[in-house]
Amino acid sequence: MSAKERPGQVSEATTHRLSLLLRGLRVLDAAGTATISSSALAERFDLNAAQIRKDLALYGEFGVRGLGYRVRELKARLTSLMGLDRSRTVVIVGAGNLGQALADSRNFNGEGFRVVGLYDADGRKIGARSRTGVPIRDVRELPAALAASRPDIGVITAPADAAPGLASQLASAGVPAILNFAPVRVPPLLGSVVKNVDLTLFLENLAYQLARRGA
Amino acid sequence: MSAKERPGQVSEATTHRLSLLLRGLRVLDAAGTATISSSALAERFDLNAAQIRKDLALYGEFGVRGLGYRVRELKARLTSLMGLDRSRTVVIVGAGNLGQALADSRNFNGEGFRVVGLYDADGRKIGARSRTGVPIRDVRELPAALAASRPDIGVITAPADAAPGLASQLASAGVPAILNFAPVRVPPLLGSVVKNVDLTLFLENLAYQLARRGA
DNA sequence: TGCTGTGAAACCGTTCACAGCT
DNA sequence: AGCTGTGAACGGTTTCACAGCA
Repeated sequence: MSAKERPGQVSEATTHRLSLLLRGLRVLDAAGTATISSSALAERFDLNAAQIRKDLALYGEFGVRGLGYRVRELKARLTSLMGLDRSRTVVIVGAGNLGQALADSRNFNGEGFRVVGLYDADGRKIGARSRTGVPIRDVRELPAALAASRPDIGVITAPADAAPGLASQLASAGVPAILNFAPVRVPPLLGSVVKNVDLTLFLENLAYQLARRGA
Repeated sequence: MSAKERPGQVSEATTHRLSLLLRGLRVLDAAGTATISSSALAERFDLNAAQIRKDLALYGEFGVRGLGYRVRELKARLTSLMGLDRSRTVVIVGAGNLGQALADSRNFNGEGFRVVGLYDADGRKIGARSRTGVPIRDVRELPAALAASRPDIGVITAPADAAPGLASQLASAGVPAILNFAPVRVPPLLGSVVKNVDLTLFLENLAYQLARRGA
């Protein structure tokens, strides 16, 4: 079967594994490994060989039977497939600890992402800068900034009560993807893709597991 | 069927929904609502009624047929079930932006959690304090501190290369739960529960979705 | 022979729909 | 009558196992 460029719906689990796989391929490529089999990949990066093959099969045929995958080539194709071959601009709304942390973080700056704005509503923060020098601007300037710079991704690190309003502000300004860290579920809005990441849930999950194991 | 106190394995999806449900119950209780049906709960908090009932059924019978659930009582039972009726001590290893952000955050301090230590390997940070005043200590003091204070949860916010070593340090010191934010998968270790939260994956997932929708 | 790509089977979580308690 | 608790149906994802190509 030949390459399908547009798989219908791909699960989040799959895209997460592809990210992990790509990360692994970067390591292998840097180490000069030319080809590798799915089972070697699986062993090395703690995945499942059949699953790697299935995940990749969603997008076409990437391997060579009897040989495996060409590392350099697969890395390049995955990078493009994941949309990491171009740099995405990111606006962060909420310059609390987490917002500033993300603004400064390597994750949100190297490798395909670039923070182009950091906003807050607190007058005392406005005008200040994060540790690495990202200026904190007034959230009231956000609409104008969105219209002017059309960022790819909006990250919400504001308090829960502000989050829904900010999300719809981002969505209606045409920001196509929203990553929400506030502890409120923001529904997909106006065709924007929304991903909710509620850190409290992970922490409470651990508390739960501790309780289940006694003490 | 009567109450099962020990369901075998409960999915993460379930515990996340229970956290969300508990959050909702706190709101209802604060508002003075005495009883509520699963369908009203579902509507109000964007869940599914059958699923709420199924989730709760894992732990016993909580409702009253024909009436629904008594808010106050369910809240109390869920709080205890999730292990949130006692305060868990948290140690954070890695005082970068994210580590400090978590150390200061409401999530990691109110409602059942308390940060009791923040460690780093960088001599320039040691001795400093986070914004809210949590002192940053030398990671070399960590083993002694773990032995002395026996924290419930260890949070890793260190760079990827340091994470595995820190995880095994925590695990072998008997820290029963580990929350790892470093972009390396830490396997369950020495009977410790490990939860990996890789923020990069969420961001890359959005990049992927942007790429899939053209541009 | 060695490994991919992929149907088929197993597994798991969600949704449906209703029996039965209040 | 109303709503829970739950068996049964469903849908999706993971794993197995092998046909077929290099």
